[in-house]
Amino acid sequence: MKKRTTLKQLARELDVSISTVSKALKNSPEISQDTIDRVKAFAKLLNYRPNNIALSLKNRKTKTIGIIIPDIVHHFFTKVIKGVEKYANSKGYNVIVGLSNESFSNEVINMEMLADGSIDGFIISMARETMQLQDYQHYTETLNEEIPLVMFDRVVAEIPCDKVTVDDTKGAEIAVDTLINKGATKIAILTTKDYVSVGRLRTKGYLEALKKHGINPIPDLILKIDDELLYEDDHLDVLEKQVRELLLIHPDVNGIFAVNELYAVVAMKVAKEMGYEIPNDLQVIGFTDGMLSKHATPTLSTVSQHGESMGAKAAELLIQRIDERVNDLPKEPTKTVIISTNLIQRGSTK
Amino acid sequence: MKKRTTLKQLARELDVSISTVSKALKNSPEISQDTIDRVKAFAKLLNYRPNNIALSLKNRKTKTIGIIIPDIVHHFFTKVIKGVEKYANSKGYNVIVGLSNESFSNEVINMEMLADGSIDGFIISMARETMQLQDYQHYTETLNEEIPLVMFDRVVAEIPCDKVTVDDTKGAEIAVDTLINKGATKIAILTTKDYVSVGRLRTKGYLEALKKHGINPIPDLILKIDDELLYEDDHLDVLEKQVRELLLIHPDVNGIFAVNELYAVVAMKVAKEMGYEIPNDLQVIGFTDGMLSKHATPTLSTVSQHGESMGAKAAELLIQRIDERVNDLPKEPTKTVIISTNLIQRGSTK
DNA sequence: TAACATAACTACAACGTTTGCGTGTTGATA
DNA sequence: TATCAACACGCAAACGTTGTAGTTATGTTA
Repeated sequence: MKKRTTLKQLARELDVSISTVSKALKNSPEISQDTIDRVKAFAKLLNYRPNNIALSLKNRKTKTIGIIIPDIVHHFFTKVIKGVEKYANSKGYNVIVGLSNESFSNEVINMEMLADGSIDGFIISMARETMQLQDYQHYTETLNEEIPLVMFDRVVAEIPCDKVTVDDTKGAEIAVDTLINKGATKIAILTTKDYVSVGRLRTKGYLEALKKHGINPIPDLILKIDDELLYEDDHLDVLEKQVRELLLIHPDVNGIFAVNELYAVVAMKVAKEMGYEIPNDLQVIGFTDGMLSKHATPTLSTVSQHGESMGAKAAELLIQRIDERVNDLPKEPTKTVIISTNLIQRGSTK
Repeated sequence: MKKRTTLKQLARELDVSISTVSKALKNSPEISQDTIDRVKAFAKLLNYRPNNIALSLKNRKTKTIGIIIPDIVHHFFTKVIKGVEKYANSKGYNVIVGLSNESFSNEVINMEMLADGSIDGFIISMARETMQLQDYQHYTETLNEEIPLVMFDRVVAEIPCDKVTVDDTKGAEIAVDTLINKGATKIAILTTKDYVSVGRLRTKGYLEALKKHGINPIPDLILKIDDELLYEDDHLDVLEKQVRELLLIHPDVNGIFAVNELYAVVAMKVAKEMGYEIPNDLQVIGFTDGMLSKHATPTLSTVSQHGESMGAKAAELLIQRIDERVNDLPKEPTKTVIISTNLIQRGSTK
C-alpha cells in the first residue's frame, strides 16, 4: 500500500528535522524564510496533506459529530441532516450518520460504535422502540462519559441534555383552530399511540383547540394508529381501513387533522374514493412539510416543522457544548430550544 | 475535560505495564490467567473502551467510508445511503455523509475534507455542476492518492473506478414499450438536459422503444427540462408551464414517460387540471420509486431503481477495494455493476 | 551446579502530529 | 578575546495503541 506523504518524508528528503518541517509549514518565526520557502515548495510538490487522524489523536477531538436517526427514508429527518451538515461544515465539522431503523438495539450499537472516540458529540432522535421500552441507559452512559448529546424532535424529559423540538402542541392547536375557523365542525384526528411523544403532544393541541371553541371531543374521532412498520408499504392498508371505517360511522366529519403528512395523504385518498370533495366536504391539514404535501392532489395544507432549522440549531447547541468541554468552561444549564411551526395553507383547506 | 480511561491508567493503578494490560485484554497466552482476570475486572469497572482514533492511526485505516451525494432531500439518494449504511455496518464500517448540493466546489471541498485520512474510501454520485463542467480532477487526484472510489448512478466513463449504475436505457425502453403495448400511440418524454447522464440514457431508451415499434419520434414531444434548482419549490412552475404548452399543442398525446417521479407527478397534475382522465386518456410512467409514486393520485406506475441494492453493491465494491489496498493484493480491473430495474405497474397505466 | 527452557512480564518503537525547550552557530559588543 | 544576543534549528515528549524483542525470575535437566 502506497503511503501518503508525511512530515517525516519531507524532513528526510530536505535534510532537516521533522519539527522544522512542521514549523515551516505553519510559518513559524523560528524558521528562516529561506527554509520556509523550500519546505513549502517541496510539500506542495509531494502534495503533502496533514493526517487528520494523527491530529485527532493529539488534540483529543475529531471535529466530527454523529447523528443517529430512526430512518433516513423520511423527509423530515433528511431535512434535519441537511441542516446539521450545513452548520457543522461551516464550523469545520464532518457528520457521520447512524441509522437505528427504529430499533433499540441498533440505536445502542450505533452509539457504541461511535462513542469509541470517533466523534465529539451526538445528535439524536430516538428510535420508536426506545420510546416504547423507555430504556435510556445508553444516553445516560454517554452523558456520564461526558460526550455531549443533543436530542431533537423525539425527546424525553428524563435525559438532562440540550434539546430541540417543535412546539407540537401549539402547532396542532393552530391547525385545528384554523380548521374550525374555516367552518369545520366535526374534526377527526389521525395520531399515533401515546408513547410517541410528538403524537401525544399534537393530540393535546387538538384537544385544546376543540376546548377553546367549546367543542366536546368525541373519542371515536381520535384514531390512535399503531405506526409499527407503518412506513413499510403493506401496512398502510391498515390505516386506510381505519379511516374508511371512521368515515362510514361518522360521514359528517368535515375536518381531519393528521399528525404527519402520510396519514393526511392516505386520508385524502380514502375520502376522495368515498366521494368526498376536498376541501368542500372535508378539509385536511397535516404535519411536516414534505414532498407528499406539496404534490398531493389537492395539495396539502400542513404545519411546517422547519427541519433544516432544527438540524442547524441542534448542531449549534452541540458544538457549543463541545467547545465548553474541550475548553473546560463552566457548564451552562441544559436548554430546550423550541422551533416554532407555521401553517402552510394549500389546496386541502378552504 | 475529563479524559477517558486508557491503558495507561489501568496499568498505573494495577501496577503492571501498559503492554501487559493490552495483552491481558486480548487474552494473550503470554499473560497469566490470574492477571488477565484482574485486568479485565478492573477494565470493566472503569468502563474501558479502546480509543478508535489511536487504532486508526496505528492501523492506517479508519473503518469509515465517505459518501458524497448531490442532495439528501431526495428519496433515491436516501435509499442508497440506507443500502450503504446497512452493508457498511455489517462489515464494521461507519458512514460519513457529505452533501454537494449539486455544486462543484462543495463537492471538491467535501472530498478534500475527508481525504485527509478520515476515511478509507469514497462512494460518490456527481453533482450536477460537476457534470456540466466536466472537471474530474478531484476524482483522478483521489485515485492517484490510492484512495478507493466507487461512483454510482451519475457516473462518467473517463474515471477508471468501480461503478454502480442502473440500466437506464433498458429501463426506459421497457417503460415506453409498456406504454405502447397498453395502447399509447403518441408518447411524450419529460427528460433533463443531456449533460445529465441518466437523462440522456433514458431518452435513448425512449427512442429505441419508439423505433422498435416503428414510431417516428416527434421533436416537440421531447421536453428537455433544465433542472437547475428544480427541487427548489418555485421552479416547478416552469415545468408545469412547459407541460401545459405541450399538451395544448399536442392534445392527442396519450402517453408520458418521465425520467423521474417528480416530473411524472407534475405532469399528472397538469393533465388532470386540463381535463385528462388518467389512465384512460393519458397514461404516465415515471422513473424512481419513491414516496410520491406510491401516494400520488392516481398512484404512479414507475421504473424502480432499487436504490438500496445500489448502495449495498457500491459499499461492497468499495470495501473490496479497501481490502485489496491494505492487504496489497493484486489490483482487479475496475468493474461496472448494472442493477436491473423493474417496472411497477400502478394506477397511472391501464 | 552449570546450562537451559519456560512462564510472565516489561521496554521500546512505531503510527503522524505539535510544541516547549535546548543547543549550536553566527556576528556584534565591551 | 571573552560575553552575549539573536537566529535557526533539533530533541523529545505526548496523544493511545499494538507487537516484537528483550528481561527477569523460577524450575528442569544432565
